[in-house]
Amino acid sequence: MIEIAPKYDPKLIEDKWYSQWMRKGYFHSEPDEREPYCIVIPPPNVTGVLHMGHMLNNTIQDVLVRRARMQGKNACWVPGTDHASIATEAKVVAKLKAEGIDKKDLTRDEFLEHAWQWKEKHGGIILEQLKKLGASCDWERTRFTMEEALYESVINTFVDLYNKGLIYRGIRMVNWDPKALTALSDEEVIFKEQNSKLYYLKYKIEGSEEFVSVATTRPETILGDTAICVHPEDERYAHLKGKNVVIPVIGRVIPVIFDDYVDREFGTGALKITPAHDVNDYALGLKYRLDSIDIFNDNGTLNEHGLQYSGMDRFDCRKKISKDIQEAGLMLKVEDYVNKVGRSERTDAVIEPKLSVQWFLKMQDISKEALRVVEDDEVKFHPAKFKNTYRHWMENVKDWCISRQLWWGQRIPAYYLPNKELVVAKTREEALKIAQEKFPNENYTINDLKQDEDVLDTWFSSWLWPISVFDGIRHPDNKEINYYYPTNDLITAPEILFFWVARMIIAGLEYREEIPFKNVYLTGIVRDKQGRKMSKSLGNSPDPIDLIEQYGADGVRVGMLMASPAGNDLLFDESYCEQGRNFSNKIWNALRLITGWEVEDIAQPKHSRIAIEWFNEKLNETLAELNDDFSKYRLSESLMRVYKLVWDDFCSWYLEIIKPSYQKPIDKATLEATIEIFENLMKVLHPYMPFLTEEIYHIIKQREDGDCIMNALQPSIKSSSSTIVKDFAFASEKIAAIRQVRNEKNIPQKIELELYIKSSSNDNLLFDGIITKLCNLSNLEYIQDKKEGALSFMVRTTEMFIPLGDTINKEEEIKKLSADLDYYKGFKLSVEKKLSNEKFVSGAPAQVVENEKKKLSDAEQKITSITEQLKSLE
RNA sequence: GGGAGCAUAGCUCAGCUGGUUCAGAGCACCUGCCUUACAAGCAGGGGGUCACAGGUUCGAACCCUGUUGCUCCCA
Repeated sequence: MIEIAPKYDPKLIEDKWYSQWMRKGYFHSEPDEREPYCIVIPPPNVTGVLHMGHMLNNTIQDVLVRRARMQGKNACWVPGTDHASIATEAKVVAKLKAEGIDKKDLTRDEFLEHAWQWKEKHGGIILEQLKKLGASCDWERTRFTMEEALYESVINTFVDLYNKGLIYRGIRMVNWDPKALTALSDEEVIFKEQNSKLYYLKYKIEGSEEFVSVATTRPETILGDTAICVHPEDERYAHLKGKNVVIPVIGRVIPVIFDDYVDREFGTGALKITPAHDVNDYALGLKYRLDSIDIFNDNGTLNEHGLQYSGMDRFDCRKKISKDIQEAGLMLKVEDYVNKVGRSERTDAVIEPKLSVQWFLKMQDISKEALRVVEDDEVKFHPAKFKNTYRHWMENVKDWCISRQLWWGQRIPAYYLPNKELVVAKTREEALKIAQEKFPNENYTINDLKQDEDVLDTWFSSWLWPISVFDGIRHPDNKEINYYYPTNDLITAPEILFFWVARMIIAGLEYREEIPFKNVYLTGIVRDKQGRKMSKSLGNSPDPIDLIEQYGADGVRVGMLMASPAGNDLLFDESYCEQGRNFSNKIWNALRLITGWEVEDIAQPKHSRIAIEWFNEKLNETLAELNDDFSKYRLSESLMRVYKLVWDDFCSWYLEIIKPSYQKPIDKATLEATIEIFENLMKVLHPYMPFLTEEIYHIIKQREDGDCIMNALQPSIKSSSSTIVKDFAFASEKIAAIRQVRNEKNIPQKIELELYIKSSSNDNLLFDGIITKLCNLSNLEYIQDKKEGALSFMVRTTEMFIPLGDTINKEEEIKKLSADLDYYKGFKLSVEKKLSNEKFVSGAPAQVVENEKKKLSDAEQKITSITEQLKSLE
C-alpha cells in the first residue's frame, strides 16, 4: 500500500512530468507512415505575455493534439512567434528612449541590432509560459517570422506576386498613425464613439456680403480646403453657381462645386472639401480636379501649409483656430456632437487619413477561390455561422495595403533607379542585373540602386505560416510540407478571421494550390464576469500563471473549457478554475480509495461483477458519444461528458457499489477490473488533464520505462447490444427513491430497511444485490399484493413498500397521494384527448402514437395503484 | 446606414430532422449529514409563460411574420 497525500498537490508533479516528456522527446514529430495530425499555433506576438485568450486557445489546441496522438496519429503541433512590427518597434523605440537613445540617431542596421536583442530577451516569454500549461508543442520546430527561412519566403512571395502583376504601388488615402509614424490597414483601426463638437464656420462669398456656413468636426482642416460642395438640387445654394468663397481667417479663395454626394440633411447642407485629409473628399478632389493640400507633418503637427499655425500639434491647432474664427466673428455656432473616431489598435493615437505612396496587393481575383472553398465546406468553420461573416468580407474585399513605414520587418525588395524607374528582385544583385538589362545604356552600378525604406505588414508574414513553418515556399516539394500540409485544424479567435484566416487560405491556394487546414475552430473572446473584454488597461485579467499556481494547470484547463462552447464568448470567473481543481481532487481521492484496499483471495461478490459489467458498457457508450462530440468540435460538451462519467458514474455509483465495508479486503478480480477501468478513465481524461492523469497512470501500476499515458492509445470502442446501461438506470431510480424516503423520514443510512417490490413484468433481479448494498437493506422481497401498513411509493410503474412501523403520517401520505392522483388523472385526460383526435392518429408516425398509448396505460396503472393505496390508508 | 447573429432556471449554456432524451446540464441556491477516499465532500430537493404578439400544424422552444431588447461585423 502506498501512502498518498489526502489532497492533490499539482505543484509536486507538473514540472516533473513536463520535463520528462520533453527529455524523452515525446512532443517531437517526424514524418513517417502514420496518418499525420498537424496544428500550427497562431503565432503569439513577441511583445506579449500570456493572457487568458492564449490560455483558452492553447488549451483547446493541446486537447486536440493530445487526443490525436492517443488515437495513434503522428501528432505535430508547431509553435512559434511573429515579429509584430508595429508593437515591437514601439517597444524598442521606447526602451532606447529610456536609455537616452533616439531612433533618429541610429542607422537602420544599428536599430535592427537593438530590435533583435530585444527579441532574444523578451520574445520567448509566451512560449515558455505555455509549457506551464502543459502544451505538447514540438519545440524543436519553433519558428519565428523574421528568421532567415521565413524572411526569405516573404521576400520570394512579394517578388512573385509583383511579377504576376498582383502587387502595385499607388497613392492612396491611408490610415496614418502619427504616433507610430506608419500606415495601418483598415483592420488595425478601431472606431469608437466620442463626444466632439460640430463647428459651424462662415465662408464669405466672394464679391458679396453674404456667407455660406459649413459644419465640420475638424476646423483645423480648413487650412487644406480646396472647395465647398453643395447638392445640385439644393435650392438654398442654387445662386452660388460659378461663385467662389473665402476661407475664414486664412483668406484663401476656393470654388463652390456641385455634387449629389452631399447629404442635404447633414449640418447646413454645404460641405467643405479637403482632399488631402478625407477619403470622400479625396474622391471628389479627383473628380473635380481640385488641388490637394496636405497640411500635416507625419507626426501630426502642422507643416508649412499650416501658415501661422505651422509647427503646432493638430489638436492644439484645433483649439487655436476655432478661437481665432470665433474672434473674427466667423463662427456661427458650436454644437455638441457624437461621432466615431478611428484610433490605432496599437498606439491608440487618433488616425489621420493621409495621402501617401504605399504598396498594395490586389485582392479581388485571388480571393475568389478562397471564398469558394469555405462556401463548399472544403475548409469547415466551427461554428458554421462564421461562414456568413467570411462571405460578406470576401465579397467586399479591398486591396490590402502591405507596406509599413517601419524598420522591424521584411524590407520591401524594391529598388529605385536614378531614372525614377523601379525594379523588384530578391536581392540587390539581382535587381542590378535586371536594371542593367532593362536600361543597358545607363551603366548602372550597385550604388545607383536605392532600396525602398518600408517593411511589409506582419500579416504578410503570417499568411504564409502554415507553409513557411515547413519551408514550403522556398522548397515546395520537401518531405515535411508534403507530409504535414494541409494541416488539420486551426484554432483562433473570430477577431482575426480576415486579418489572418482568410489570407492564409488565399496564400495556401496560391502557393500550394491546396487549402492550409481542413477545420477552423473559432474560440470565443475571454471576457470578465461583467462581459468586458479583458485588457491590461482595465486590469481585469487574472495572471494565467498565478491561476496555474493556485488551481494547477489541469484545474485551469478544465476551468477554461467548461464554459466555452465554440464561438461563444467566455465570461471568465475563477470559480470555473476552482471547479477544475475540485475535480482534480475528486479523482485524486478515488485514487486514494483504490490504492488503500487490501487484497485477499476471496470470492467476487455478485454486485461487483455486475457493476464492472455495467461500467464497462457505460464507458463504451461514452466513448462513442465523445467521438461524436469531437467530430462536431463540441469540446466543452465532451469534457462535461467525461466529468460526469468520472464523478457521477465512477465515483458516486461504481466505487460505492464495489467498495468493501470498512477495513474489509477486496477480492482480486474486482480490484484488477477497477484498476483497468481507472486506467481507461485516465486515458480518456488525459487530453484535458495531462499532468494528473500521467501521475495516476504511474501510481496505479508499475510501468516499463517509456510507458507513458501521453503516448498510450485511447480505449477502443466495442460493438455491443447490451441493455445493461438502460437497466441500471431503472435500478438507480429505485435507489434514489429509497434514499429520498430516508431523507424525508430522517432515517440514517446506518439503520437497515426492508424493501418489498410488487411483482410485475418489469422485474429485473440483476441489480437487487446493488440495491440491497447501497440502500442498506436487510431484506428485498418480491410480493404479489400490496404490503399493508408500509410506506408505499412508485418508481416508473413499479410499486415499492418500506415498512416503517408507526412512523407513517397518514394525513401527510393521503395529501401527497391525492396530489399525485390529480396529476395523473389530468395527464391521462390530455393523452386521451390526443388519442381521440382522428387527425393525430392518422397523421402522426406510428411510433409516436404507440408512445402515447404507452403513456395512457402507464397512467392508468398508476391511477389504479394510487387509488388502492389511498383506500388502504383510510 | 448595410449585413449577420442572439434571447431557454439566479448565472453560463445544451436542446441536431417539429412528436419520450422535451423542457435539460454544470454552477449557484435550499434541507439533512464531519457516514473512515474526498466538506475542494456525501445524500436529497426546489427552481421555467422557452423575450413578446400573431400565424402554419393533429402537434411548436424548434418553422413563418411582426415587435422589443442585446451583441458582433462592415460603412
